[in-house]
Amino acid sequence: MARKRFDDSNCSVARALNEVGDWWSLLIVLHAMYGTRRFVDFQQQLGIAKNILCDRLAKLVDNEVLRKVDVGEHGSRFEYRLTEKGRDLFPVVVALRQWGDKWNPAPDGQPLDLRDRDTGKPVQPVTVRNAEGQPLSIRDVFVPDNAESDSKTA
Amino acid sequence: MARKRFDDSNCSVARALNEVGDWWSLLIVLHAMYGTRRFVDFQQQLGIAKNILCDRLAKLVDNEVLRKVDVGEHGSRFEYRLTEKGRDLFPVVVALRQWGDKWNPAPDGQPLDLRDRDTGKPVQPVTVRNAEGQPLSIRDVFVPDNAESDSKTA
DNA sequence: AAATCCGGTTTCAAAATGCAACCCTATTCG
DNA sequence: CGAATAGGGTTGCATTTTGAAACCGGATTT
Repeated sequence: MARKRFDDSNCSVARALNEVGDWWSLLIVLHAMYGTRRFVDFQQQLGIAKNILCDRLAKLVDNEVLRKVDVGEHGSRFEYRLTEKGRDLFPVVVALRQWGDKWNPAPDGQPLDLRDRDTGKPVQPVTVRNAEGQPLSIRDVFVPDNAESDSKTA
Repeated sequence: MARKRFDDSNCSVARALNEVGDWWSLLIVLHAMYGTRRFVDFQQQLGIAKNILCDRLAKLVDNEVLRKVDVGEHGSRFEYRLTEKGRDLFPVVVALRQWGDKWNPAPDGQPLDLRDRDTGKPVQPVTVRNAEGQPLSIRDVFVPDNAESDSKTA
């Protein structure tokens, strides 16, 4: 038996990982965010096997992270585009990327340089913030008792 | 051949996924954030096979996300504690959790209720922000040309 | 002294993965 | 027009991973 599933788990992290938690899905979403839309382009940029890419794209479409759009004027040419649900993974991807840049900097040392289109200035590190907008570390937060049952379950 | 690796990739998301991108690692980190420290507790809470748990804990320790602390007054009792690197995954985990809550709400509908220890108020949704602190969507940002080579590579 | 807990390791069947080869439908090239 | 090529897959097969359960050895409990 391989690969456990968490579809029915009452932990939302587990359910989220079920959709984008394997080795490829989040990288596909990342590349989609950078503009990739075509099967061949994903395949070449990621160096992923075609059957696996097929499978992942289908699952992402099933989970409504991507939408498969027929752009063939005559029939068989497709694009995979992010849905709103997919675009909503933006903070997750950026947070993960910043974490990777901070703790495992690239050999050639190019951290993520993501900038505000309006001001041209780099974005801030993604953080958890309280109602007033102040950054919080894990030590600054707690889970109320009545939600505890949820928090501890896989 | 199974499971591709990205240790040497110059994409920081790929490198990050290499450390916490499998089905279990991020869930282990999540539970560690909620206070779990012992082998048996992880095992029971996650319902993970012992050999896999062993392997994942060892890898997380190797990657310095966790620290294995000998708490046996007489020898063989251990705790796995988050390092700073591990705690730094906090925004990633919270962002993922909020995404899961938003797009795949639990059947019994209990979203993450994480609160500021000082004020008792719920934390904000995690977002990417510009230098002024305004939330940005993916359409509001761009990657400067000289960083493009990095952004497109798996 | 026996039972139990903790933290593992070993064994083995059932998936998941990667590669290469093949397929069918356009479209492009000569 | 016919042949070659590109896009988007599917199929087979060998290699890995995974999960369940059995086993293990040192502490601790009873």
